[in-house]
Amino acid sequence: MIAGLAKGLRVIEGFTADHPRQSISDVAEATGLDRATARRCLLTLAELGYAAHDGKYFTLTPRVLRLGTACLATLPLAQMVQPWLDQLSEELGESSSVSVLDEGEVVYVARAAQRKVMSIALMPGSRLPAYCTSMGRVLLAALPEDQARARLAAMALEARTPLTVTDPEALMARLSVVRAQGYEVIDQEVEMGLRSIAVPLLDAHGRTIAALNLGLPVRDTPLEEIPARYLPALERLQAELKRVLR
Amino acid sequence: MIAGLAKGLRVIEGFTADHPRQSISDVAEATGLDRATARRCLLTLAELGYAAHDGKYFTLTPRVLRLGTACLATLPLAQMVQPWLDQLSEELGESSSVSVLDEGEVVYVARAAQRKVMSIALMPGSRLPAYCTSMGRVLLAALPEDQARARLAAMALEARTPLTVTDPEALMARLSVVRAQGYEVIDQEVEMGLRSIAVPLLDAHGRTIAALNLGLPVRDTPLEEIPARYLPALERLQAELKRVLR
DNA sequence: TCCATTTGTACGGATATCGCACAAATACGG
DNA sequence: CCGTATTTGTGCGATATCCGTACAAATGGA
Repeated sequence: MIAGLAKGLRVIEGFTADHPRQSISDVAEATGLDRATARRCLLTLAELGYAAHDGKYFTLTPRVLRLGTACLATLPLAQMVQPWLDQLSEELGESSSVSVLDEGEVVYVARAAQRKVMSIALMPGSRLPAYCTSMGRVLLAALPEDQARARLAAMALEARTPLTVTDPEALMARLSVVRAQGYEVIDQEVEMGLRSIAVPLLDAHGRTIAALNLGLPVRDTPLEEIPARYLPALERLQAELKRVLR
Repeated sequence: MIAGLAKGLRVIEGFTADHPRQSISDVAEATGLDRATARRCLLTLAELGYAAHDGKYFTLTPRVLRLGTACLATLPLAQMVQPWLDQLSEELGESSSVSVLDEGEVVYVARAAQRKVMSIALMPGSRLPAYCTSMGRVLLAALPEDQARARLAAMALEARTPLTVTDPEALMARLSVVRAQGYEVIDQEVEMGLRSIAVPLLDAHGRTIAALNLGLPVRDTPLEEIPARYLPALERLQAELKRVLR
């Protein structure tokens, strides 16, 4: 375990949307590192071109994006599914996305936006909590029960809308249903006015490696008709991709 | 300079689209690090959850994206311009983007896609060479001449299409024109069938901090009519943003 | 203006890291 | 099938690196 690397990465992650510009002391407090250590990390990052400092405050530079995007490109999944996603979106007239699980969050790896229904713009790299999203539920359902429970326990289950399910046991029960039926429908648990339906994407061995979903404005379809109307297209794509995903 | 951090970041950057799965020795060769060092870095990254290894090969995990997106979110620019970009795209019926310069490449920080004209999907974090893109030219033109020349000299000027300008002096001359007229129009230098027009985004002090562009399919508008038709909207947005960008 | 508090920087001691060297495994040709 | 050549994985000592303290500088409040 090479400590300096761990510290540096913690420092980078310490730069969030809320704290884009931080002094050495800010970073030290945010990361729990000693001020002297934080300083060395920041100076190193600056020297390598990952950070810039205007005397007092440090900022990350676009160069940091090389780190993440190298990984996005690394995911053969993203490039592989994009054309299918585009076609699916066009065919159904709704936005579709593919995501993977990272701890308790879903990370969008590919997306074909059809129209704007959400207040926040989702794009590759965006994150949403797993417990209240259709793709998140599908991905959690693919884990062994104890692992799924652990991930739910590790994060704040917040009621984002009046409809959000936040009780851990209720969520676990829901995961059983998802596991059995092979898909999940979410009704306005992330944001009012937005529903979604998701299915897992399986590789050739049948292991869940990602999730595929459609975002559906409430007015488009009555809740109970959603599976009948959209599931066939999703499952068709699921089957096609199952053959090509390694 | 904290060496371990520098090594680790080099290792992460070593994972490209071409080399998504690498053994310890692969990484050692790609980065120029000692095998033992590469091993320590990879094991550390794995322990921290940034990498996964299946016995022999290492892969980056989606967690690495946190680093990049931390930076994207860090750019207040991205969130700030997104609504304007959406509106602009809708109004004109064309894709618009905002990017910043990193070395010799433009990095997309926000984008509103209207239709698919490019073979490659652009998204926040995507990169294109500066010398052959309208935003790249605009951003290079904002640098002192010697710096612009240095950046051109530092990278391979490849003819991506028959129309791509690759002569450094011709490019420098073009930058002068861009500097004088305040915008740039590119005719199929990145990809056949695609034109684009870009203007700089200025902060309140008049410094160029990013570039704004429109991607235009060739059939939409004759080349010579592009400025008259699209420049007013771009410059209006440029002026509006100038007041709000710090 | 002065004091209190916070912030940034230098230095020596301790320790974790580096890269060598060796061992194990694989590949290949005779 | 065996021996050689090449690649890969890992332990260990020397050494360069990093940690935390202590001090200086700057800020802010009274």
